[in-house]
Amino acid sequence: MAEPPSPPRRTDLIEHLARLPEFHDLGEAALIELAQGASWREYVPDEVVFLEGDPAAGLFLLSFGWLKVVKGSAEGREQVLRLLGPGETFNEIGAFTRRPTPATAIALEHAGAWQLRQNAVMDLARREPDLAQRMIESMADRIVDLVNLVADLSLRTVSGRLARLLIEDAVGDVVARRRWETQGELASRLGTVPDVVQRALRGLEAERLIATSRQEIRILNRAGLEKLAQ
Amino acid sequence: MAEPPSPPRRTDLIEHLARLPEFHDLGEAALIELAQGASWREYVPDEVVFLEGDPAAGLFLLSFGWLKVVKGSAEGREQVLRLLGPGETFNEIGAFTRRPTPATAIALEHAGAWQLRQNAVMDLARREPDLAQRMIESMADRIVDLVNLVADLSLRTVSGRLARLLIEDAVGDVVARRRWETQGELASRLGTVPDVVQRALRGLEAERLIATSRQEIRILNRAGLEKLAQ
DNA sequence: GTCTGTCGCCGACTTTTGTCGGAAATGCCC
DNA sequence: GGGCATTTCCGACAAAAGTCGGCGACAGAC
Repeated sequence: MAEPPSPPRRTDLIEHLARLPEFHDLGEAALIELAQGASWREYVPDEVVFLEGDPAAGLFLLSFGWLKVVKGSAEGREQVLRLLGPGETFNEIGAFTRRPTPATAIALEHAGAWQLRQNAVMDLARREPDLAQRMIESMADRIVDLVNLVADLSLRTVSGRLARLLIEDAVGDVVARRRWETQGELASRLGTVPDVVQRALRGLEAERLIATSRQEIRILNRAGLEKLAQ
Repeated sequence: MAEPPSPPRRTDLIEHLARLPEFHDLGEAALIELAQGASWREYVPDEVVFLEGDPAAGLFLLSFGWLKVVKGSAEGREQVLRLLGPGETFNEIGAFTRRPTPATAIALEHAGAWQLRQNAVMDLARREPDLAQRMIESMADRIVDLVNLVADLSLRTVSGRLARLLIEDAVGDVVARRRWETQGELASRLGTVPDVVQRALRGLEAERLIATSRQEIRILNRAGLEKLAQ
């Protein structure tokens, strides 16, 4: 996990912005404008970044660490909507509209993020059609992801979803497990509970589709997995 | 169901556009520009408007009739993502990006829609920041709806989802049923199968929360329903 | 009016998912 | 290295969801 370059300066933010595709060809002046009034904040594991219903304004820019965006139930279960890694932006809803955030963001590990002022982003997008177009594209990506998540939850079994997740997350044939990627977290991503995940894992293992060890899951039979995942 | 004013003219489209909040204060010239090259099409029940994966470009404007936007599974089940009635716009993804549509749109009854040219919309949005902002807002609405759908599917039982749907759809205390609103369609909206919907309905009826008849469902105990719906 | 296909209804059954109690294994802190 | 908390694992069970066959009611077509 990349550690922060200690309390970052505004110039770090500007460099950071320049590297993001969303703000790529925006010109120095625009970047400086964006950085105006931005605030830096670090989070400890399990700390809430913003809560569902909050009027959390402004665009967030995750600098280091990992977060999850979740929706919780009354009984304490939660569904992960999105995992966020270094370099990703989030809170599009709160950034470009006055609507309250529909979900909660929580730190999975020590993390640091910039929060750009809502007006800075909206005003700039108003003057830079290219930027507005990028925002629209990133919202389109959110929509596509959510549509796929809905289809997964509604039309596939837990094993099928797990198979898809493994295929998606695999680098080569191995899915590395970070420290916080417990079966519980996996269950939240799949929309189920830890016990069921464990059974599903053992099921796939019994069919020799995967091999699990403590730090990683190895795909043994990709074709078989893909069939399960449809 | 409002019938079409017979083969509509382009001026009808312009009037129609002027009435939509998205295009409200756009000025005559802009509306005429939007209408340029727009095409009109009518659909028979069950006809596919566009298919998942299509490069369906341009913004659609439903003039009369109802459509559903769905995601289908290999086994023939389908999940409704959105119901569309007269006056609504759809295909935001295909309209504002080059991505293929993530879902399929199907006519539920005889329907008619305008399809605006993608370039007409995108070019105008580029010059009119207010329009771009509206597009962003409507995508934000899509996201919020999808997030809620995910939470429903993942965290609530079928009865809970049904209770929510009834509360949402009720006008006063009655949920009117259109001809095409069969238990099968209801099941697709709830992410389940007809038999389960029927059981759930009978269950709610047994608890005296609702009363069902052929053309409508009447809410008898709103508080009780809301408790079920959390 | 009759016919026919769809829809709704029902009971019995299977499969999937979720729950519970508790035992092992592991990682982490001191 | 010992001790504690978390995670994993497991079997048995409970609940929810899905499947199946069949029957009856209804709406629309002719």
